[in-house]
Amino acid sequence: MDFLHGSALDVAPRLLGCVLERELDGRTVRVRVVETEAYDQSDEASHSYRGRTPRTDVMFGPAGRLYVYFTYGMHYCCNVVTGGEGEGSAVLIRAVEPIGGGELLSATDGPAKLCRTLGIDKGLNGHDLREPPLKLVATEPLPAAAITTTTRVGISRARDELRRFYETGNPYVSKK
DNA sequence: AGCGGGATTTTCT
DNA sequence: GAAAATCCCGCTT
Repeated sequence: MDFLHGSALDVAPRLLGCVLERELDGRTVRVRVVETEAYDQSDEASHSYRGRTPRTDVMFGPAGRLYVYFTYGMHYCCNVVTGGEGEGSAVLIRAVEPIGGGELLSATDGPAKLCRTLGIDKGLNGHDLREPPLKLVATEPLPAAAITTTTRVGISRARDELRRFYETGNPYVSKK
């Protein structure tokens, strides 16, 4: 997973199509990443924008870790940390597509919903994605023609930045 | 079908 | 004290 060391903007589109293996209730659930968003320290909307805090500490750590944050009092969202130590960049996983045994899953079409469905909570914050119970498996990058780049949703700052990426036409992408 | 409020943690002004 | 990388449910058109 060497590509994780690039900037969040480079990593976000390459993460599309990659597979997450989540061990839940004694079974392994696999999902494909179909929608991502890039965040880095120069981004006004990023948690790392105003510097390192206890909450964003993981974002400034080594690439390949999981950054989980709690928001709006009820929801968790998960990110893959990218870049090097101290960079404060990460890619938000916005939507995934269930594959192999994922029929039991539903509602994976939003950052908070997919975390709830996969049982991701604060206990997995800082988790190394090379280890169970949650592994990131790299795949061949999607062809550029299959990737749509657009603006972000649900934020008020830096709305015009083209930092959101998703697989064109995939039904599991959070709706427009 | 569409709008509006609520839940409730962490951080910043 | 208020807003935030959100979603769900209930009430109104």
